[in-house]
Amino acid sequence: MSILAIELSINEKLFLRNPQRTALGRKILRHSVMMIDELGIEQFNFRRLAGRINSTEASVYRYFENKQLLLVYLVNWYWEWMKFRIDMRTTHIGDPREKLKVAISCIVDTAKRDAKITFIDEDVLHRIVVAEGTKAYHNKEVDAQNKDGFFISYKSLCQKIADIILENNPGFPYPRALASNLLEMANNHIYFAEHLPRLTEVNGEGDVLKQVEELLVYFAWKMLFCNNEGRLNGNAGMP
Amino acid sequence: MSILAIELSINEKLFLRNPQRTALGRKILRHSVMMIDELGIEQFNFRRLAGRINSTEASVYRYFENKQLLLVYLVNWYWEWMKFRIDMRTTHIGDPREKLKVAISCIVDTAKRDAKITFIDEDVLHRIVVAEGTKAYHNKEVDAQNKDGFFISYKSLCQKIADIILENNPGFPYPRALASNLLEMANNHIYFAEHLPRLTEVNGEGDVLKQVEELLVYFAWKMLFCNNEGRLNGNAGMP
DNA sequence: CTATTATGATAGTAAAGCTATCATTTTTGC
DNA sequence: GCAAAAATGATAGCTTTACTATCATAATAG
Repeated sequence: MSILAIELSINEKLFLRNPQRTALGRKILRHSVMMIDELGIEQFNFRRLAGRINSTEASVYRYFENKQLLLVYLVNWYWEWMKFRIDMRTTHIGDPREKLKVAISCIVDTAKRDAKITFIDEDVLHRIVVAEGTKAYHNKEVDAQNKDGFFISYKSLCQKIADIILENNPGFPYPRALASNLLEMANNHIYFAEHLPRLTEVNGEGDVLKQVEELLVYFAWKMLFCNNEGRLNGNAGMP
Repeated sequence: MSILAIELSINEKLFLRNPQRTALGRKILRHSVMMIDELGIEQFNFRRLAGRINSTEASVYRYFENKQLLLVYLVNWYWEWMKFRIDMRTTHIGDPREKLKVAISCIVDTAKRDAKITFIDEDVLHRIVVAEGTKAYHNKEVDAQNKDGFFISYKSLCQKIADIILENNPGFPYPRALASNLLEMANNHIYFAEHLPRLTEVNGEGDVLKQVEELLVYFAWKMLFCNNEGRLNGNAGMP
């Protein structure tokens, strides 16, 4: 297996010219990640990016239609990378509970790719996903973009986690909701801990990622390995 | 108690001129809600809004600095309205479990205010919060805005729900995280059911709000009224 | 009924978000 | 190694957005 085999495959409709294949394309990816992290997606634009990489606006527009689609591209990259890591680290594990534990650790953490072949800083991309990720699908084009398969990566990532959830508790009625919730929760609580600390118990001063991982495991365990007293005292919420 | 007593108080730094106090201000609120719902926050702008209400861009700018702050204003309005409804419907309830049930119902639902005195359509505002709400705090100004108290309403809403959670289970270690998660989850799953149905078990065809309410109650009950088998088989996630 | 305040009308500026054209490199296929 | 094709750079321009300023008029409050 060559090292190129782990090149992440991204929906081709997201770009006009494949940015992974050319030096300028990789420069665009690399620096757009850094600039979106610095400026936020609203302040970021192709003119500034072109200036930074000593290229021109027109050249950037030859790769991506606009910054919104570039963001979707980057977020897809992140989802694909997470899927890949979960696969790598869980396929050899038999115990479903351990598998879920490892998956949750992948959700929160961002192992780096081989620095020699990567042109995106995964840690910085992770910060973007935490801060801007949901903007990828919170817009008026979501239905059209969904039809074009822009969110297949997210959905199959979610499905992968849902499958592990079902291995742990085959009767659990909300595997996909729990999976998507774990994914969203991870980003939210990292963000809250830093910016809106009263919305979480995760403490921004300590090791945030470790605490978020503990939080997710606590929630998932409660949901899945639980003899629910609630069923007895009042049937509310127990279908 | 006069009917004016339930006028919702919104942070004064969010506007230049109080839009609740003038006919034009109320027109701005009313129609911006409708237009943001129709166009999304990205396509919405003050020029279009001014055209729609037969006023001018300059006049709108006399009320709000920009559309981002207008969005924060509207979202604050929604949070304040939800807080008010939770108070109204839970203060007289003794049973904590029933209290939580009612709070969850308030989180998902959007009872209308008296049509005579309201100038915002709460159902439409609810759709905005579902689709655009998190953009109110996902931006580079979040820390500065948080210092100015723009998110006090959200935080105190979250605290109110966390208090009800603690009434139900005083030893629960993550009351604020669960509270914020219930709030975020409600919006997410309403949105997913409509646009990205593979991310949830909530079925977009049926009564979405009822299903989301059931989902939240199921999750909350599991978290709070649970004898956790997980503590015994493997200590993962049980601090 | 005048003094203040709110609105309208109009204009203008800087930046964002593109698109087009053509010259110049760089790459590819033979 | 060379011709054809493709990618990039340089430049220009256009439309829209996001504001700000000014002044006249309308509404209102004391």
